[in-house]
Amino acid sequence: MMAESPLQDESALKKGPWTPEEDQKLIDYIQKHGHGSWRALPMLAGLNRCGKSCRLRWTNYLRPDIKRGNFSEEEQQIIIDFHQVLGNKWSAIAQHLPGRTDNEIKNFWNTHLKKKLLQMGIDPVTHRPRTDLNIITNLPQLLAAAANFSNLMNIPWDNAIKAQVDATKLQLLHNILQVLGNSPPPNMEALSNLFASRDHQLYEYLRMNSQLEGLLKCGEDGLSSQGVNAQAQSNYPNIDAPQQPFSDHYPIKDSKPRSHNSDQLVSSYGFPTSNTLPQLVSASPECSSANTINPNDIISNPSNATSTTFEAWRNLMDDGANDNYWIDIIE
DNA sequence: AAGCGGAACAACCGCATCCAC
DNA sequence: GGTGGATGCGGTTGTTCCGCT
Repeated sequence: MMAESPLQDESALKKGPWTPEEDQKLIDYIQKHGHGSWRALPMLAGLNRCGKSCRLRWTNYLRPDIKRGNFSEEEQQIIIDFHQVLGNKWSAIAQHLPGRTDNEIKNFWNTHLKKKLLQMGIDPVTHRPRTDLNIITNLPQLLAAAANFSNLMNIPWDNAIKAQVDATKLQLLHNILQVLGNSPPPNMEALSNLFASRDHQLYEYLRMNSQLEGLLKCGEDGLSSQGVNAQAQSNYPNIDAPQQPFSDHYPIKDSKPRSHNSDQLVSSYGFPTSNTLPQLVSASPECSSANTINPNDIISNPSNATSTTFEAWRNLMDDGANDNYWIDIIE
């Protein structure tokens, strides 16, 4: 590729922060003549900068229609929603935020929104509940943490729920279920240790998910296995249940085998991976790119972008009524 | 008050893409 | 269709600011 060949000695060109004098020169020139050729502009404007530097300074800072100040909640939501569809296409996202530059949005994403999503247990790359490939090798630790969680549940439910059921714990349980359904055979010793304990609430929670049901059939450990209460199952909080399935909007390439009778995914254990849970997703951009999404579908109607895991989770976190979910499950 | 570390943001760099010739 | 210049874009770096010890 061609580098921007300088009209003058490149080493003599100034770099670094712009001075107010330089800014004024650039503003004055563009107001009088327009920017024209960026390459020729510095010499014409009397600036000892490269054209690229001038362009960036103008588009990211000096342009009169630049909007300054904090991002509003609405703007933040727009960024998140479009990022989910467009990925790191900052300029494309910026088109939906008048007055905001791609650079500003990119910086805001990297310094604020990314952390915000991570804290909520959302993978900022995939916009799905965070999973970590290390989770498989760390299963014993994960289960130990889960056991600890279930011990917490032995205190009165209403208090326990309000105090303890937060995104982290949801994520913990969610990760377990994903591991059970998608990974190679889990550490059965750790599982049996967990279930041999008196942590029946956690056990029941897990058992209500069909993945564990299948697992228990595979590795019968002598624990009593009561019939699944259908009503309780229907009350199970579908932490990945958009109003419309994500894949309905955006077909997702999937190499997993499917059952003959339906589109229901079949796990490596031969039992259905619960349709209440998303597939295990990698945090890597490479894997996320396997999702085939047509941005046009959503650009025309950004609200569609919220029919997603993120929204389901956000609603779960935000809605105080969700405590009832947990009370229902546990009771 | 000084030092330190992290957060925030402006600016740079290199590659990709567009477009005129 | 090939070539080279101009511009756009996204990742990364460097600097400044600010809060904490």
